[in-house]
Amino acid sequence: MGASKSDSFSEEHNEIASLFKALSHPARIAIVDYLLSVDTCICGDIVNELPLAQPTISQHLAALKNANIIKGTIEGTAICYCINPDTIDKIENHFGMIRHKLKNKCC
Amino acid sequence: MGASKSDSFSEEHNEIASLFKALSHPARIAIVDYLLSVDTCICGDIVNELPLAQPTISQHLAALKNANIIKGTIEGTAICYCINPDTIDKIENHFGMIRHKLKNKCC
DNA sequence: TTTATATATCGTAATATTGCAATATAAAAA
DNA sequence: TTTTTATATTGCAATATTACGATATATAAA
Repeated sequence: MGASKSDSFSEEHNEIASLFKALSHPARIAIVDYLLSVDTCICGDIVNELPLAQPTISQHLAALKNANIIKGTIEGTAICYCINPDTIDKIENHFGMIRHKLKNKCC
Repeated sequence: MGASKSDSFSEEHNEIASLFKALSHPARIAIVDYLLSVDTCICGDIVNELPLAQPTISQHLAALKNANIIKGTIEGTAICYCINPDTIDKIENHFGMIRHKLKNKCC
């Protein structure tokens, strides 16, 4: 054993956990933060911005893209990454649900 | 190499990534969901609720407690776990920041 | 005190993640 | 076509996570 027993949990629980997993590394948080800080949807100078090698950044970008947290569009040789607001909405809605359920509770 | 280069990232990025990491497993999402669904802050029958062995649940609870997502108070031999609203706030605020920065953008 | 109940910790096997050098791919520029 | 530039993929070593049986701990009940 050692693998996550995903099959034992609901589709919804697995899906929201995947979203959080995509955001569970400081490099990926830094990438999201960087994408939010540039006004033009500037491409892969994320590599120059972060202290990680190009293949590592590429891996992290793939993880974020795979979770639909960012989108990439091809512009010549470069790729233009930006945040996918729909996925941010999805996560926010989850917390809205939590907040709502918390209202009828104490501790 | 293989370890996460936490030292290379800001305190804030590491902190928010840790919060997401604590929520990055379906069992832990299920635990949070369960704690939200019971009205009394009922203790460790989470073990009966989820398809995982008691030590595994205990480990997941420790991860959530360590991230301050849940709090546990001792009640006799049992321990009463519940959500820590302050940490939910912290995560929500992070998304508030993202939402705010997204407003001045397109893609 | 002895026994039962609830939770935590230890040890360890299976698996997943992280990071990077080397290399591949693919479009743009020369 | 050749070269340059931007990004992705492969392969692999280091490390982290997940899961659980066995065991420890600690309070409650008998």
